[in-house]
Amino acid sequence: MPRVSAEHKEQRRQAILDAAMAVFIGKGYQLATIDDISNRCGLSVGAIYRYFHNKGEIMLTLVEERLGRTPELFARLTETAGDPWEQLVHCVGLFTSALRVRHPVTGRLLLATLGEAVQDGEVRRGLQGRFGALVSYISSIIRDGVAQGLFRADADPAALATLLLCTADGVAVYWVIDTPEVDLRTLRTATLAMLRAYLMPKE
Amino acid sequence: MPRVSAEHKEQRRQAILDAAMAVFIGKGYQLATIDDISNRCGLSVGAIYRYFHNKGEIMLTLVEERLGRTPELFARLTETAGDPWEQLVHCVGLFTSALRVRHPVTGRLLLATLGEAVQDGEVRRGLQGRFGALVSYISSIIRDGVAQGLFRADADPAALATLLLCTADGVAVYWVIDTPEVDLRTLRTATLAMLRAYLMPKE
Amino acid sequence: MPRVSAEHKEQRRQAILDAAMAVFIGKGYQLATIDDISNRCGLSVGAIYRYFHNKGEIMLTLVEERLGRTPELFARLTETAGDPWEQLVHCVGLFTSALRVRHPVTGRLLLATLGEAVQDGEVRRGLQGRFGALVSYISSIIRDGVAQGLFRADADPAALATLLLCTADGVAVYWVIDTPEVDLRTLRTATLAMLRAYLMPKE
Amino acid sequence: MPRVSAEHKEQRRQAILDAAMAVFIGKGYQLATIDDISNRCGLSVGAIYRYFHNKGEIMLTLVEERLGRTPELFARLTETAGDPWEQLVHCVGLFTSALRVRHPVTGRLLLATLGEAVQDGEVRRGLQGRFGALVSYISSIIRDGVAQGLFRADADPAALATLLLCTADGVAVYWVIDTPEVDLRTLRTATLAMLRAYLMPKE
DNA sequence: TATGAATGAGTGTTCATTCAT
DNA sequence: AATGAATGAACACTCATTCAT
Repeated sequence: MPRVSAEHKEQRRQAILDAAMAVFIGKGYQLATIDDISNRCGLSVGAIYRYFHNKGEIMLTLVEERLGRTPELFARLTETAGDPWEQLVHCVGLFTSALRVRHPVTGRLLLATLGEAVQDGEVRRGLQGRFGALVSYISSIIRDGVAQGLFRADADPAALATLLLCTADGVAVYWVIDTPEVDLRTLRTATLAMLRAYLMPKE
Repeated sequence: MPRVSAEHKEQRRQAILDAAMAVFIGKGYQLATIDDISNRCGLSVGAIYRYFHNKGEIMLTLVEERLGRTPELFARLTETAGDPWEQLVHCVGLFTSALRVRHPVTGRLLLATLGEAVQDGEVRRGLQGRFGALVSYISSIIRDGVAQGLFRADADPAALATLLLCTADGVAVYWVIDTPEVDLRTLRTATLAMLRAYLMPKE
Repeated sequence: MPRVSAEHKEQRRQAILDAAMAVFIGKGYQLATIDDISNRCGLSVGAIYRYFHNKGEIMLTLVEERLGRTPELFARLTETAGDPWEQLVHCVGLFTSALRVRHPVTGRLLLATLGEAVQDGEVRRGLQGRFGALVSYISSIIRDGVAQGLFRADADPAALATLLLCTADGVAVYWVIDTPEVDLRTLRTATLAMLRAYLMPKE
Repeated sequence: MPRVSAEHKEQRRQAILDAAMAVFIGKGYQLATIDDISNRCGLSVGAIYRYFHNKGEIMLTLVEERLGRTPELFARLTETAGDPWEQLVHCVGLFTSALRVRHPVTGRLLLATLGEAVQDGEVRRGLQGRFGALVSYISSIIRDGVAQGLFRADADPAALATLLLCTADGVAVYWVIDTPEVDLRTLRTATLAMLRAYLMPKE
């Protein structure tokens, strides 16, 4: 018989993750202290350790639960779209403007995380998993388009999907550090123009 | 004997930067210690502080002198190529295989640096400068192509250049963390195919 | 229903003491946590604090109720023996083999406790009381033997008893830390041989 | 070319060990903090870590360098004595009064250490080594006595030596915690009386 | 100029104890 | 009475930086 309801515990857990995300984004994982997180979420230091075994686990959980769920989110948000091309357009839209409007911190978390991925195998695997799942989803869209004769027959779905994601996250990374050349709207237009020119040349 | 001394000093400075780069790449900036750098370059801790005022300055110098000089390097290596398209092909080649063969660590340094850029304004400005210079260089190639009637007239050189660089560094970042989908050769081919389809549709 | 409740309480109290003893023996008093004890006895942390005011009190209770009762136990187990010499033999037997067979953990508890006795006056007094009571009991056996003309007339009962106990606990301590030279059977034989040679020289 | 002489370093090391010994004796190993040691020896916390990798290593060094050298010290101090019996007398004297006059803290360190030996294998091995070396030395004295026909022929040198040491440290332990019955002079007399009665019964 | 010993503030983590439920 | 979540002070250990030699 838990004295505290399971929902309550989950709320606390999410509060810690929210606080940690904010702090990691603000100063990076290494510079963030448990005290920072504690102050931000209002729980004591000790309480945080009842929810996560150590600092690394907090980061890892963020990678898995926040970044890692992007692929599902993606699929849910784009499957309503019409033909493969419209789905692709929708995806690119999510990458640029929409994703940042709905989840404006994810881009920053991605960057804070990428830096750790070099040293931390688990974080790395978490990011690779996310990447792989997104590639797989977008590949399938392209494959559909090819199968339907909508896209050029010699297109390599996996390579295109990978390229698209690298572009998306490359844009995200430079956008996060306020690079003046990086204007999301312009880049979305350019990306779509190139995709269309390649995939649907006749049109 | 100022001459010998000055050369000597510069050698030492470069030795420190080399060591720091290796260490930053290996464990990230925050986890790297001055002791690590000292051990690697053979100079004492105190000596390092005669060349750089603090740890941050070492990082910043790396950003400026190593990453920051990429644009010049780029220009030098590609201006020998023929028409704009060939220059573009050359650039993409440098981004993917060639850059990593000649300067295999730059990609990793970029990632180690990006993470710090969020918090550190100077590092951020360093990276922005590098990005801007590269964009500017590649823009000019595209602009030449348009002017020569080789590329489509309505191409937006700046947007395309920005996109290309975001893609390049996005690829670099995921390549650095060993993402299995990221194969440099395949991605280079796909990038060029899309560029060509967009810029030179008739062909 | 005070009767049932009181029994129940005492059962719980003993369960806590059992658990604490096991834990203290396993990792020492300082390293043992209330959580360890809680896990082992199945009571919650909070419940333990309803039986004992703090961690120190648990230790102290163990010293008083478990170690401190050794003298009574001793008296009960040896008074059935025959003449003083046989009683002494019985005592030495209890010190070495028998004590460890019947109460194998007491030796370890003694050691876990001795370390704390230096800093904690109450624990110290508990151990001193136990020691004094045992000395007093064994002294009386020797005194009887002297009075009966069985043991040499000039024997100092208190000194011999003290010495015997120091030996016994010295052996216990080194036995507890697995000292290879310490073989209980051999040492018992040697102890008895010396005692006999001293107390009953003619024989 | 060390900036600081080797002797100076060794002095500092010994200062840390002195301070640690005092602190460990005063509050036990677990309760002693690095800050305590730092305050007592006047070196900063960080400096201590240049001489010892961690707290445990300080303890272990004490066991090895202070307690562990007891056997050599013993041999040196007693080999000048005459026949085996006189050497034994000398040893017992060292165990009781003399040892405590010359090295009054060793007994307390022994106790502080014994408690840790249960959990810490290295400390345990250190103490076992000390014990074994002392047993070996005293055994050899007894063996000599037997060989010279001075001691009874059926004496078991190893068992007697082990017993003697257990007694000695048992006495030390109870003396350290101020047990009122434990008077070193009286116990020494009693020990020698028993030894003589056993080893040299004719006399 | 170079060295590396010393400093000491700062960090992740633990755990005895409390108290709302 | 019992629970176990929460508290927060305390501690081992690290590391950027300084400075005597």
